[in-house]
This record gives sequence, structure tokens and C-alpha cells, in this order.
Amino acid sequence: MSRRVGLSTTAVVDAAVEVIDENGLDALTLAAVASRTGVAAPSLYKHVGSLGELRTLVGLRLLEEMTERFTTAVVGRSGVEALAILMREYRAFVVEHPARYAAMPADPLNDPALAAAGTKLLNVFLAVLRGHGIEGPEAIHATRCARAITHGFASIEASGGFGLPEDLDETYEQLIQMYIASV
Amino acid sequence: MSRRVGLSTTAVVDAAVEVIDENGLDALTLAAVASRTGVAAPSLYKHVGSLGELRTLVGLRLLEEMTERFTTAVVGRSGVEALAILMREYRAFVVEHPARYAAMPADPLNDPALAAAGTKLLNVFLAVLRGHGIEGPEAIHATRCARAITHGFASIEASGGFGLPEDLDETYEQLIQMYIASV
DNA sequence: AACGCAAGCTAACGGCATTAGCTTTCTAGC
DNA sequence: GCTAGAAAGCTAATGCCGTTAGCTTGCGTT
Repeated sequence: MSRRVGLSTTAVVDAAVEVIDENGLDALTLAAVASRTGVAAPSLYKHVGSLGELRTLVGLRLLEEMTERFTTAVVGRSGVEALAILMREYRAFVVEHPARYAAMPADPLNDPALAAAGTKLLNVFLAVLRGHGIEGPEAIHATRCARAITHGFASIEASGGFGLPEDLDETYEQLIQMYIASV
Repeated sequence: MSRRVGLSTTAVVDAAVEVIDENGLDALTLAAVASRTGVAAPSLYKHVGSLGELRTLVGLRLLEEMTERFTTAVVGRSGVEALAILMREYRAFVVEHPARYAAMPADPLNDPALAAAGTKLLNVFLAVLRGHGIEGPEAIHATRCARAITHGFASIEASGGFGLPEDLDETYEQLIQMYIASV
């Protein structure tokens, strides 16, 4: 048998994300990742402490992926235009990778391993709001509102919770306008 | 040993909800329900087809619980007042039973066993909107917006996703006003 | 009083995460 | 270039869980 596959923690997380993409979050199992990486299940423990830790690492990866994507999308834009772009980009990520979105940690700030990455993601929103003249406690409320709207719509859409798919764009634009009108 | 416990499907679902309330959705296991009902795990199959079916039954129960609660809360009210009450009641349910909310089916309309109950819940919103003069496609968009906002805020709150808990009321009232201003 | 069904039970299987302990391969230092 | 030791892999084994099979027992009906 071909020994020394040359695995690494990064490669294990890569494989985990692939498993999620292909078969959904529930399919993320050490056995599945092991088979995909061509290794016996217990060997994964050389690179990852436990299934729980792997989940955290996947969450970290996704948090960073979103942050980079949002940062890139919003560069050179400002004001309500930037806010709208951010919200559309959020939904676009979920539409492209619905299973991946389900693996996003719900409360990154409560997990020491995810707090830094979660804060960075939050800061993208806060920076755009600040550029629009919103700061302090007002900015916290505004960010929470944006989170609730984007996460709410995206999570329902990702799980197929909306009945008729044809005019979802219109509903979402309506939400964006609703939000922008309020800030 | 005391044979003939006198179990029923309803009693099994009761126990399942208690397990969820006490130890979270992940703790919903046939072993846990069996131990709580004083029965061996395989005996549960006399009342429930599988763990998956038990999850569906729990979802059905919660859907009905919410529908009844909302219906009661909104009786005698109309217009934007009724909309605000509905949204506050939605959040109140989640605050009272965070773990239970996590067990709510994300896409009830896609599951034949839950479609009827999901439609009933949706109809409470649609009825209030109709009383406010919103009908047809416009009502669909408006309902989706309400769902996105309430579910988004509630699910983040239920999972402890918001950092500072003190002025969450204010954020939510802001969202309610934002929504009401748009319909 | 006897029968049949429903509601329990125990035993067993397979899948999973995880631990323990072994073998092999790469690499660093001489 | 050789050799120790660490790192990366393996197999075996444990315990929990869902699930199935097949047995036993209590209860309601006739």
C-alpha cells in the first residue's frame, strides 16, 4: 500500500470542505474525510484533534473565505452602494455554496478559535457603515440589522425554505432597499 | 421490572421535546428518549418509525405550538399593530425556548408530513397582511421579508450569536419599524 | 377462560469517533 | 553516508448509537 500520503491539517480541511460541498454538512464525518484523503480514519488524528476541532477549522476557513470575498467586492465603493454590494455578495456566496453556508459557525465570537476571524468579518460591515457616517452604538444596531436580514434570507434560501424560486431576487432587493432606507 | 409503561407516540414526542429543552437539539437521541420514558431503546420503534420520523414529529409539534401561540396573540388586532405583535411574539418564543427553536424544520413546505402545518403558520402572516390591504404577489414578498427578518434575528439570538445582550430589544424594535415602514 | 394483538424485552449488527500501541518513513545531526 | 528519533501512517479494540430480529408477556375481546 502507498504509505506516506503527505497529509497536512490544511489538506484535511480541504477534504472536509469538499465533502460538505458534495454531500452536505451531515456527511462531514471522519470516515468520509479519511476515505477521500486515502488514509485510515484514525490517521486523521495526527493532523486534527477531533471531529469537533475539524468542524471549527472548517468554520474558520469559511469565515476567512467570506471576509476576503467581501473585502474584494467592496473595494473602491462606499455609502449605500457598498452596503447593497455587501448584502448581494453575502447572498451570492450562499447561493453558490449552500452546504458550505450551513457549516458556518453561528456564534464565532463565543469561540476563542473563531473570535478573531469573526471580528474581521464584522469589521468589513462596520467599516462600510462608518464610511456612511454611522458609528458607535448606532453602528452596532445597524450591523445587527444587516446580519439578521442577510442571514435570515440566506439561511432560508440555502435550506430550500422558500416555496417559489422565480422572484427571490425581487424579494431580496426589497429587503436591501428596506435596510438602506433605514440607515 | 415494571412492564407496560403505557407509552404512546404523543408521549414519546413529549419526552423528545423535554430532552431538547434540557440538553439541546444534539442531545435528541433515541437512547435519551428511551431512558427518559423508562423503556429500552428498541421499544420506541413500537411508537415511532425511526429517529428521523421522531424529528419530523417534533417539528410538527413545534409548528403547531407556534401557530396556536401566534393566532392567540393576534386575535382582535389588525394592521401594523398586528404585524408588530406577530414579530414580537415570534422572538418571544425563541427567547423562551431557544433549543426548541433550533429543532424547527427549516423547510416545512418541502416535507409532506409538515406541509399542512407550515402552510397554517404562513397563513397567520398572510391573513394579517391581507387585513392591512396587501394581497397577491406583493403579499408573498412581504411575508418572505418578515420571515427573513424574524428568523434571522431569532436564530442568531438563539445561538448566542449577538455579542452584547443588553439592548437587543432596541435592535429588534428597529427591525420591526423598518419592516412596518416598508409595507 | 382462552386467544390474539400490542407493547415490551434481549441479543446482535454495522457505522461512527476515539484510544492504544505498533511499524515505517522521512529528516536532522553527526 | 549513517543513524537516531520524530512524525505519519497502520491495525485492533472500545463504547455509543440506530436499527432489526425474534421472543415474552400483559391486556382487552369474545
